[in-house]
Amino acid sequence: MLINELSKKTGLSIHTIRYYENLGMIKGLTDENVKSNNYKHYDGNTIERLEIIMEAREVGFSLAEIKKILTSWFESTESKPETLELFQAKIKEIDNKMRYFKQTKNLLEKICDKIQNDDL
Amino acid sequence: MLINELSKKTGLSIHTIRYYENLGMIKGLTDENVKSNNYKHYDGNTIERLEIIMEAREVGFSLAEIKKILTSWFESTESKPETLELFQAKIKEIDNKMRYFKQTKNLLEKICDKIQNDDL
DNA sequence: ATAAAGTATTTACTATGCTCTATACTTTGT
DNA sequence: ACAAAGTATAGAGCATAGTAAATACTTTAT
Repeated sequence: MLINELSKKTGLSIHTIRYYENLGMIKGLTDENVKSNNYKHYDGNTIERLEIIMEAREVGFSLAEIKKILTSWFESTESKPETLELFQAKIKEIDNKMRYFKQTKNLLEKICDKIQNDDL
Repeated sequence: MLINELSKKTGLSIHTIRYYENLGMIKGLTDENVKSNNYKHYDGNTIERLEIIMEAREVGFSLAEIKKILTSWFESTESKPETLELFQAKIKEIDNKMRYFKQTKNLLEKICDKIQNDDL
């Protein structure tokens, strides 16, 4: 599929997709049979990658961090101990963030209660 | 307490605290008895506010959003229905993000497994 | 054939959230 | 008294993550 279809399937803008491609997070391939253009073709793996990017962005990971995740998940042949440590640290980070989430959610719920009680 | 102490108690840099103060998220008061300077004094409420800011930043809320949270929690006298809706939407946002968190954590755990199995 | 739409590339621009520098004044320690 | 440290203000600079504009070429639809 070409970038337009990819954009529609993922909900990401064409600009953003190209931005990610420039960062090396995804890679489209030009059809070697077609010499007249260098249109890039994307496949299911690209969609998977973009979905991971979107999820991890929501979690607050930077694109640089996400790039490492993608490499380890899809490309990495060798298993470096520092990579393992990195991801174990990230898992702990997520657990910590979960706590912040619960606290913030709690505060927001209290604010909602407050607003509703003021109405009485 | 002065800004230096506030910085130490919260772990935020003096620069960052001043940045938040310029945005109107916290407010220090100058001692009216002292005319020679305009050093600002901060109290426990400021610490509470900064802690909320830090939590909500972790959750991914923008400073503009957090400012609204602070206003509704500490200052707001009137209870606007649109404010209630805003916060209810934010709670849903958090719930959604929680799901992304679990998915991303899951992926990271799989990557860790993969790395460890490659080692065998 | 040709206009409209799609694609690629490069470059510039923007928003957010800091972070740092420069300057000037005040307080504190000795 | 005087150096060192603290405070305030204004403005510059920076990193991240986009977003948009300009240009040129290609494909598609009529």
